[in-house]
Amino acid sequence: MTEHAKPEAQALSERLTRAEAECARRGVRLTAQRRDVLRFILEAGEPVGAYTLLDRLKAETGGGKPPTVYRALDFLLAQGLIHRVERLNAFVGCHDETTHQHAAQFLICRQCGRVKELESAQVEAAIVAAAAAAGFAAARATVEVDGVCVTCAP
Amino acid sequence: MTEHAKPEAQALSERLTRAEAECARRGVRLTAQRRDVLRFILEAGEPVGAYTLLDRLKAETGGGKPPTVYRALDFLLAQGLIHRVERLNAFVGCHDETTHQHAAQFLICRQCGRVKELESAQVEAAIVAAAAAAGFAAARATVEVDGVCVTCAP
DNA sequence: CCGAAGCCGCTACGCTATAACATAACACGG
DNA sequence: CCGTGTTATGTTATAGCGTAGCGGCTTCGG
Repeated sequence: MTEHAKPEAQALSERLTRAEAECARRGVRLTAQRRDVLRFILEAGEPVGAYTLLDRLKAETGGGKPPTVYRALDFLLAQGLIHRVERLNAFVGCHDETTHQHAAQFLICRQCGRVKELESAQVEAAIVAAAAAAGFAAARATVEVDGVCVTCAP
Repeated sequence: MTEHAKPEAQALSERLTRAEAECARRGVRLTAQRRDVLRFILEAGEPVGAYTLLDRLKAETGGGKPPTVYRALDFLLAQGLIHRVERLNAFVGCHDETTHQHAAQFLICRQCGRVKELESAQVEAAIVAAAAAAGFAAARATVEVDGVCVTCAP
């Protein structure tokens, strides 16, 4: 195996390193446990439920109870390192680790179940504008689109 | 009390009547149970959880188990008579009973908890366009915005 | 060193949702 | 009318998701 034989693993450790750097820059602690949970999520490459993460944690470190995972998830969400997919009660890595709290936009294929993160500035602008028109100060918005992806299309 | 003394009650029964008419037009059955659940949701005027609805149903009709409520909710969702607020695991009446399946857009105030339904064509258009650009055929989109409403703003 | 703040472990519980199977009501053609 | 397929409901049990609350430990700044 060359160093290029595992592009995914490389991307993974790169992302973990970036996350660490970001946390250091912000003065918050990406502890071993939080880092583990983040790694599980990134490794999965798809939305993962909290209890699946808990199983991984138990398998790897022996310990862990529901609050363990949820606390790590809360931290990662607050740092914008992951997103929550409400429709699935599941969590995915965020593509842009450096933007503390950007809007989450997901395309969820109803056939293959794959989830793709979108980052449309137009969508975000439209939402903020519409909210403002209704006298509402938008902080965070989540967009989840149900449909069929190009791979599954007939 | 005049007939104008209860504008909410009037609006309520009007909306129920409209819902009945729509179901009749579509050839689907708004049974007593489904109608009850819809009525409870409209009466509440805010997002209601499934088990709260179940309690109401028990109080009013005596019977009811979780599946009873969830089946009614599935029906009402499929008919576009209600929306699900994913963030809250709760259900609200839809403002536009006649459009079978339009995008759901909500503004959720983090202070008072009130939920306001938005119907911005711009937002919907932006989402559909962004999805299409990613090779995704959007069917239904849900937008949930966290923020502060004009009433709670300082 | 010490106090405050943040992090972790644990027990226990509550809320949300569905699987699976049985029964009853209805719709419609024969 | 009567059978037959379909749709709606009842019922039990269980899976899955999330949090409250307490106590102990580490870390860090003073």
